[in-house]
Amino acid sequence: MTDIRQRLARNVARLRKEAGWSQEAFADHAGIHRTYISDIERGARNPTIEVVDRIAKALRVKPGALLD
Amino acid sequence: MTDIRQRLARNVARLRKEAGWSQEAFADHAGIHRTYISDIERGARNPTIEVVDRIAKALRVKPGALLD
DNA sequence: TTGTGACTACGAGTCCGTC
DNA sequence: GGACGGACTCGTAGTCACA
Repeated sequence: MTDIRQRLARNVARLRKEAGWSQEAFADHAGIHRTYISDIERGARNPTIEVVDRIAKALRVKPGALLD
Repeated sequence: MTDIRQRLARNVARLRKEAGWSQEAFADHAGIHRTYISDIERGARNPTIEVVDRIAKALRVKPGALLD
């Protein structure tokens, strides 16, 4: 149910850290608000695929890689 | 921008047909409204990841496979 | 540097139809 | 069977102040 959110949360947090970004620096880079990234990394939001796509582009991965 | 919608649209339509479902039968099976499936297959909507997850489960594929 | 509650505007998601 | 429209509810997008 919400486990898709948790998978997204873990993948974003992991890949962001691997790339050496803080949440704030990454948020700027992705063109998304800082607190929104925070919410996503906690699984507190149910974002749309367009938001996932923007995050994926900022992380240079395929959008599907964030959900699996 | 909307190409993520088009990728989802094509993948859902293709996999649904391969499974031999009509839009309506598939919508019932996935627990989503029939008009919403129609909209998604036309790239007219920007669904949330929870909807993508429900569609993926109904198609027995990974959610990521619908976005790539 | 990140978490969290609260807020408004707008779009996700549902349901009624018709073609 | 599927595209498309109108109308509706409620949740998401996006932001802020503060912890």
